[in-house]
Amino acid sequence: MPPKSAARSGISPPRRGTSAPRRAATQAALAERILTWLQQQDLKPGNHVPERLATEAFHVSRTPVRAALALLTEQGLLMRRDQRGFFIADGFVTARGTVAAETPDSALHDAILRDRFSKRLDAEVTAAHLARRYRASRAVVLRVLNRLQKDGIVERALGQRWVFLPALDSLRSQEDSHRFRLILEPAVFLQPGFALDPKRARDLRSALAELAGQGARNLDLKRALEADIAFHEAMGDASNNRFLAEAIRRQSRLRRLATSSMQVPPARLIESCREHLAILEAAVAGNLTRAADLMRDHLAASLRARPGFVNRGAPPMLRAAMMGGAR
Amino acid sequence: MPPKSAARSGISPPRRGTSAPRRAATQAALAERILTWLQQQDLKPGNHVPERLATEAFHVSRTPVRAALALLTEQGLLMRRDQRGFFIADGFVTARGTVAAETPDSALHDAILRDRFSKRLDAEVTAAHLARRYRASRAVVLRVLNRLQKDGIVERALGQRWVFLPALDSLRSQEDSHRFRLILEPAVFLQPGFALDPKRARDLRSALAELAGQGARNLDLKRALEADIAFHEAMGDASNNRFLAEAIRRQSRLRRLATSSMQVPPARLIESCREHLAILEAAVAGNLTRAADLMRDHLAASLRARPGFVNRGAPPMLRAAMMGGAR
DNA sequence: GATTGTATTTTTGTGGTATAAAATACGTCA
DNA sequence: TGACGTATTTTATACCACAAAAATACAATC
Repeated sequence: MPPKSAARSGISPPRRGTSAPRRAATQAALAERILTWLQQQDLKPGNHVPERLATEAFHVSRTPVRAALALLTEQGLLMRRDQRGFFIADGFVTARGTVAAETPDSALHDAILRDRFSKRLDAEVTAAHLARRYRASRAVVLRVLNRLQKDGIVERALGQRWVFLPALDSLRSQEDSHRFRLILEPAVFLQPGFALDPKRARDLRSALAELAGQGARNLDLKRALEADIAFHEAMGDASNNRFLAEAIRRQSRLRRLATSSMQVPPARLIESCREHLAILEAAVAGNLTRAADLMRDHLAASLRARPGFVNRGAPPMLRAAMMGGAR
Repeated sequence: MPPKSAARSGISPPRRGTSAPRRAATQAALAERILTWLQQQDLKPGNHVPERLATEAFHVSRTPVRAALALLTEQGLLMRRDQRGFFIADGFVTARGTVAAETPDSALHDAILRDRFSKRLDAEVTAAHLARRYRASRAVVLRVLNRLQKDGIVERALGQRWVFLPALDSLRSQEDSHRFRLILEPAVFLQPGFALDPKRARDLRSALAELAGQGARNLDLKRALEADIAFHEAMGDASNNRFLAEAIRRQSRLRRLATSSMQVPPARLIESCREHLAILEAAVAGNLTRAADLMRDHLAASLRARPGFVNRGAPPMLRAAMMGGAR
């Protein structure tokens, strides 16, 4: 069969159709970032939201900012008054969750990850192969591959192949990840210039306290993971060392992607929240060496909580050194 | 001035001219990788180099491998016998240095880094701005930007801007980098499954010994840095933890780019080589805790060797904890 | 005087096609 | 049988024109 000539001689009428969702996607992305940015400030209904502040915060011009604010207005989070601009609406405080819609990009992104984690995709693929399999255009496939590359999920090989790096899809990789964090995160508190943003610490504390107070039964796993990640990233940011913060953030991204294949018992998650609170308290009180010790214990406990691969291959002496005094 | 119409109405005759160097560049890149790969093996003149081995090692088909091997043949490093394939030539053992030619991409890459390190480029640029400034095509600029993004030098902002991340271009960043490595690298030896490739250890040892024996006067700075990086990357790879190895590799890339702005006294480099040798010896002997201690001392010494920003902002107590017992 | 609303310019992204590069298939020789 | 040499098919890239998005300039309003 000659698919070449058939495909190439195809006329191109659906031209407007393909580009429309992309615009919506970029606007929604900015809208979402603006929303979380607004929520981090203490704003009340009726407060003015000048465009200029958003343009400066995100380094974009007024045009996309206005589009994003209009989008938030449509959702009832902001309100618009003629010649006055945008204002916080009543529905703002209760707003929770995402604004972003499902885009072709994110759909393909998720589908690829899902199929890869369940081993339906080989470790080596070509862009053309993915485009055929998911009936997506080459442009979309390449965008998604580039995004995955940025997150450290895939890497471009020399030829036409893209290879999946071992992400957190195997027990081995999860163990590696834990041991890596066990090296990094306790050190955060011992960096010169460690400083925790007070507002951020307060927000973290309330979110963690709420989760810790819940029963193991009706725990929202997704929210628990996000709180977990937010905590660890905040500690990284407080370290005053951009490489440390970035390394922790990279791990967070991987962990977020691997949720589906991770099986953490809810009871452990609750316990984890309590440990986070204790670490936070020590850090806020300026007791940094204690915070580091608690963090080490916390990560070691999480490592131990995964059945079946604790202590794998580690001679006893070295293991004790790794765990840093955890019993 | 209306640069728009002038630029856009430009005719486009040099069509073949622009793509030709690119082919040569990709071939040369593969040729260079194959060369270093061959040099890591113990090969003697006359030995056969089957194409299949290279295709398997680099995951590319025979077509580019053959082109690359032909390139190496042109340079006298291999020789070709009809119907028999490629063989190691006499000139192979003495070959040193690179095969890759200067490409438009690498020229732009270097120019951008140079201008950025010397603050002639702002932290925020647009692709169009770069294309005008360096009189390069958009495609080249975008390729270079993508490469810089992969190396963690720039990042794409929301709008049309690319922002330079703080690389090793400031004392502050260099200190961050050192403190980060001070966390990571001593831990390498304490990972379960730490294993150093014997051949690689031998090569490292001989290279380091040669450098350490030289006088501070006639030291090849470029080679010294490469040996330094090779040593640290080898330790990372031996850690048996891919995240740890990757983090170290990321730091190496940044260090390599920042050579121009780094001012390390040659005497310190020599000393550094001796320290590398001691660490290597301890690691090979299986004395891993000692290797970790030596690595900590080594990095702390390097941190101290930079005048003007040691101990900056670190309260004495914490600093002592950081240095891990270094006096 | 600063901020919003609107129009204009600049820059970026997309789709189509020719061409280069890589992968593959197949025949040939040691 | 396994390696090389050659031809063919498949895949990726360069380039162009045009549409979309962002940046910018300017007028109007509080």
